[in-house]
Amino acid sequence: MGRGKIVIERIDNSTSRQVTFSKRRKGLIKKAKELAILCDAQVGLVIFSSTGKLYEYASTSMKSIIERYNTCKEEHHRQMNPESEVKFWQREAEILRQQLQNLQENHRQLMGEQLYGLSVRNLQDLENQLELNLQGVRMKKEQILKDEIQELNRKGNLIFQENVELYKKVFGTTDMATTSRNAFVPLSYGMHAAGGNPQELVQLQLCQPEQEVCETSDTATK
Amino acid sequence: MGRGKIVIERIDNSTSRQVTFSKRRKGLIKKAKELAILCDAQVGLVIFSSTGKLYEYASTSMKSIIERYNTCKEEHHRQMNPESEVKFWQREAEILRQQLQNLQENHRQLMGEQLYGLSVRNLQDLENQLELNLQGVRMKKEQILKDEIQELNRKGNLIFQENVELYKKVFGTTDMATTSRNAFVPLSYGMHAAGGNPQELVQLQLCQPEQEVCETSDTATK
DNA sequence: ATCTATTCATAACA
DNA sequence: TTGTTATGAATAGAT
Repeated sequence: MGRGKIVIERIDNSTSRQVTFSKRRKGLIKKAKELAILCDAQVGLVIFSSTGKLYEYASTSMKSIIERYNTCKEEHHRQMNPESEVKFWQREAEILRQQLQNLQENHRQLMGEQLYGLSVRNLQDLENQLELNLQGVRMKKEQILKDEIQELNRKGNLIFQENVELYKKVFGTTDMATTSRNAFVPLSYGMHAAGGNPQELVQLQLCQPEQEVCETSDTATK
Repeated sequence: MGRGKIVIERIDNSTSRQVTFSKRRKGLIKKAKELAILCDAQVGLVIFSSTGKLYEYASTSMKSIIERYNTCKEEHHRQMNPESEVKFWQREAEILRQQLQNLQENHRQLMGEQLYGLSVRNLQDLENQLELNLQGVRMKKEQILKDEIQELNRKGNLIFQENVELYKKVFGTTDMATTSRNAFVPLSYGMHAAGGNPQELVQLQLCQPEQEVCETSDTATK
């Protein structure tokens, strides 16, 4: 990935070596960061230049990473012993216990409790999560309300049509003057075309943008 | 450097995250090796996957690298001359200033606007204002939906009653067998008592707790 | 440091 | 998991 291919061996020229070190060190640390973020991994990187200068990157804290590393290594050592199986399962239990604790803490935080000591980043993630949950609940609610209105419209129309038929039988005419004040006109969520009542057309227009307003607000909240 | 550009943030899909982890881990370790060889550097790399598995690379031995790292850090601590304290606090102030800027930017993003020159306090006030606006919009929407359903119920009931009267005139009886399949029964948001249909009672119970859920989420989001 | 021509790493797909 | 391929990234060498 340069003007020419290179073989991976020590660069003899001191200047070139320094330049390459600067460039590749930067790239390496960038990639270490990306790995930690993309894959939710804990990464520790220590680099000593040939001149002895220290460069480092740690996704959490170098101290915690080194400690975890040492713990892992000790465990690995003991795996060779005849007694190691007990230790292994003790360790396994400890990990599971830890995961359980994390999950419990997470749950409490989702419930809006135990928010002390959370970083802005953590709170931001929590807020986003809750926002998503909220969205799911709202979508479910919208669906139920829409279905309900549609059902009401359906029933209303059926009865209205029956009504018309009955009028014909009673008065032998299609004149609906007496009952038209109660004409059943589907509103915004209805599936059937709306009637000619101006007042209801206004309602129709008032209602339709609602969902957009809601979604716009949701977006702005994020 | 793939079929598409990606943003560096945690990969939600677990499978994708695992695949990416494998590939990038391999790439990262390769580059660490190359840096060590090309530039004659001492490199230590520790990676814990999100599942807790350890991967490592060390150009010499991890033990020696960690020891050298600790030595370096101790030295750094001991270098605290009376004069260097000024430098220390200057650096500290710089870090805090950076954090402050990040926080401000975060808030701007929250509102989706470029709000240069505003203090944290002002941005906080704006956020609260937005929250209130959002709440108002939501309440307004709820009200409209409820009113709409109520109005549908009212009309439905009027027409149904008219229907009953017309039946009496046509058949001279109150027997509604023919039309009862279309009986107009108010659903969850109706003001009138619900009919005896068990299915609709279930709907009533499904609908009512919703608003509570919604408000609870709202509260937690704040 | 900055600028490209190249090679390299890898995201999406199979 | 493993491999393939189209593309975006990293970077070697030059300036």
